[in-house]
Amino acid sequence: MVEFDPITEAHRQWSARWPEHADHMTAITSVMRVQQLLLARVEDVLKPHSLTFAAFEALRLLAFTRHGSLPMGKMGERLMVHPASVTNAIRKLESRGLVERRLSPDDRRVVLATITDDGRAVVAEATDALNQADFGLAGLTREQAAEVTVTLRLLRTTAGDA
Amino acid sequence: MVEFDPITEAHRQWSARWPEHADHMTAITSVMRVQQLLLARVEDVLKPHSLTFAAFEALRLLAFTRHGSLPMGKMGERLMVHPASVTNAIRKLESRGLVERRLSPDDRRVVLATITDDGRAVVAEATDALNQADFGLAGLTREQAAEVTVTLRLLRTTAGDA
DNA sequence: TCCAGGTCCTTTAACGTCCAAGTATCTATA
DNA sequence: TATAGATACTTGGACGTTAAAGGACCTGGA
Repeated sequence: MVEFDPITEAHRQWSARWPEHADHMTAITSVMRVQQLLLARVEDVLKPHSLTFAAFEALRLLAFTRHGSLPMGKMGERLMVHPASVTNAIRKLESRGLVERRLSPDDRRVVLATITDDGRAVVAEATDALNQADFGLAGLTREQAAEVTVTLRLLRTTAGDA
Repeated sequence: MVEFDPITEAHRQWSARWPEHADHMTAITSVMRVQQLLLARVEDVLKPHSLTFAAFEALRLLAFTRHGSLPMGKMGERLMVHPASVTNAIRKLESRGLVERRLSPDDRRVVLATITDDGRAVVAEATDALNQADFGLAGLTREQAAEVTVTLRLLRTTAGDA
């Protein structure tokens, strides 16, 4: 099946020149490539629901909360993205009526994003679709998926997460 | 050190509702997050050299070739990105004099990107910097880095790579 | 009371990625 | 030889991300 794997080739090139760094280089390249592939897969599943993965995550997060509402800043923390990304995502969702924005009565600097009934319906369908597709990882057993998470947690902590 | 890990929390939320899909969801989320972290690390190292990771990869690829030159299309294959991304990357490198573009004498549809002496100098320095920083993975042994690659290769093939 | 400093969010600007459409060029076939 | 179909690349648009700067709003100490 595999005729030529660019990542394997890159490792070969690197090994010939800087053998002691080839493994680290290849690990990075693998992460980048896997992310690219999986994002494409997930977005394919989401496309019929007119959601990007970023939009899905924002909606999913709100639906998980007790009152379907969260301050923008909190969303950024939970989604681990820049505040500007939250603004961007919520603006689009709001324009589609899937989310509403209002100022917090307690602190008027704070913007509360609240999922609407339409938003709940959309995210429920999208969630089912992703679950059915196993998030694009239908080829993996639960154990294998869990192993990926464990391996990457080592990488996350090494790279400064949490 | 770890007070609250959004990925662990997301897994908890998912497990409470769709336990049979939580591991796959978490694997995806982990990949996305790790990519984000590592890209940021690598770009920090590259910033003093005024290169993005995409620009570095393009330059590095050209420097590896026999004549320092490759058709745009081939670059897209090797870098595993869309042709438009190659156009984009090469345009910026060309404007900085790190790469030159010329039409192939054999097939005038083909654009050959060629690294310049300046380009070679820049990529050599950037490569040293990345190697010294172990690509942002200084905390990992070579064995651990290799393990990441192996685990992700399973994921790549599952997701349709190669 | 008042103001300096911190916090919350938005805006703007760079960058990267992809898709879809358009142009130029080659190639195989009628 | 002419032409329809493939290929190679670029362009323009949509989307995501971050950094930096600005406006509005708290808050605590003088």
